Amino acid sequence: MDGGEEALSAADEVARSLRVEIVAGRIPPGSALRQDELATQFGTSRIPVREALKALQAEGLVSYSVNRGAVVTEVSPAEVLDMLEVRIALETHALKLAILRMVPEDVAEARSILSDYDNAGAPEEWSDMNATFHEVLCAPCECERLMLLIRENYLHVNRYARISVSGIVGKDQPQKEHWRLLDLCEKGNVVAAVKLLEQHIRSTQKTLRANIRRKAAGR
Amino acid sequence: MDGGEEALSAADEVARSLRVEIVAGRIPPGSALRQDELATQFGTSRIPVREALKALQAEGLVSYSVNRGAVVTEVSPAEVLDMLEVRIALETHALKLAILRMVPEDVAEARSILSDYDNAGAPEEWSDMNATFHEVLCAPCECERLMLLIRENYLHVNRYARISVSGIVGKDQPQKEHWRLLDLCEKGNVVAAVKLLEQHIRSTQKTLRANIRRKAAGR
DNA sequence: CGAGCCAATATTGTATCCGTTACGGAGATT
DNA sequence: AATCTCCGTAACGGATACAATATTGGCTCG
Repeated sequence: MDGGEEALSAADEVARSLRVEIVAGRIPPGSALRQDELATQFGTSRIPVREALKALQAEGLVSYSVNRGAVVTEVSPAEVLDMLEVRIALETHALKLAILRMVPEDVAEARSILSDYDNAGAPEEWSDMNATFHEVLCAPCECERLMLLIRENYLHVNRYARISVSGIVGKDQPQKEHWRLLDLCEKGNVVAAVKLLEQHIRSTQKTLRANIRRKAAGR
Repeated sequence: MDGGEEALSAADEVARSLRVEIVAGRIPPGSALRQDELATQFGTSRIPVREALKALQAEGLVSYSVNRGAVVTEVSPAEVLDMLEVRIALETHALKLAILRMVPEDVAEARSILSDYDNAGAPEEWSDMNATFHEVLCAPCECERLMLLIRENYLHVNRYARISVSGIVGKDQPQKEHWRLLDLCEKGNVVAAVKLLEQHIRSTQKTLRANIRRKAAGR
């Protein structure tokens, strides 16, 4: 048996492809997803396309109206703020557990990511690196369910914030906090680490909130 | 525009129905969901059924193998423990926010639920009441996303634990903790309330863990 | 000239049909 | 007698076909 060959249905293929496009923002929120169009595009009939759309609906990526088809869901700024609240809940708890189980190798891995981060160029990469760092830091919690939700959370937040946040928060301040956070983890200072992590996420939240205000006023 | 009449497609209807049946445990984990069978049962063709199954797959209620159809997902005891960990993460954070925003009416509502709980009879109702109480307590957090995840969490945990936990933990001890928790919330003692809530959920976790051990040994 | 109505069209939702794949049992072989 | 093979059946994935619903453009009427 070979490594990872998995037979996947056309519907799964379509769903996977669309998911990537939507999360990447290449299919912008509000776009109508025409079944016929997608079907010809993927070289299938509409049946697998419809199944894919249903799956994406369950994932919250598209919204479905009967007889009017699927539309890429709009993510409101308020919802993103909520999502960041969820992130605080998930990550602080995961971190609490993770620190107790963290071994030097985990710290080393996180450190290496931060180093790459230091030398990183394009802002588009920042959000990926950020996600990776937070994931590595939380991973030792050994709670697969928590990690799943954390990953999902990043996906959804990034969908909105890919430009809005990363480009505005900047890199230096978050990065400083990352190093400090890693330090606290290494020292096993759970309380301080959790506190810093919450502040860290809250600062993203604050920036976003300010950004929303500015947009509301400016336009 | 009237209250809540929504036209829903056959696929949605099937999905809704199956979801209820699965969560209620009437379709036990491991069951194969035959498309033909469901189609005749719902009086439709297989197409809507397949779309429904895809949606349920995305929700994690069924698992799909290509050319072998859908099976109701088995929830392992370890996963339930993980889910309870997630519950701790979500609820403690929600409670922190909720207490700050709680008004007397919220407390009154929670109190009334607990009173019903006191007089409640059948163990099957306990888990619903428990869920309702926790929901009411967290609701003032005003974070719809958090509440959504909390509800989802109860759904999934109950799917496994509907017999395993409620019947074994009993009612008296959790109920005592509920009253005490509500008291702390009313007093605005965030730290103590959060601590108690975590202990409260951990005791469920512990009971479940013991139950698992017993089963593993006994059989 | 604008608003409202109706028909033509586009798009969705569902049913039926066909090819393909997995499972199970009967028969042959060692 | 046990195992392997082959074939029949049942279930699934997908495509085409058709019915129902929404949308759009043109037309009429005020």
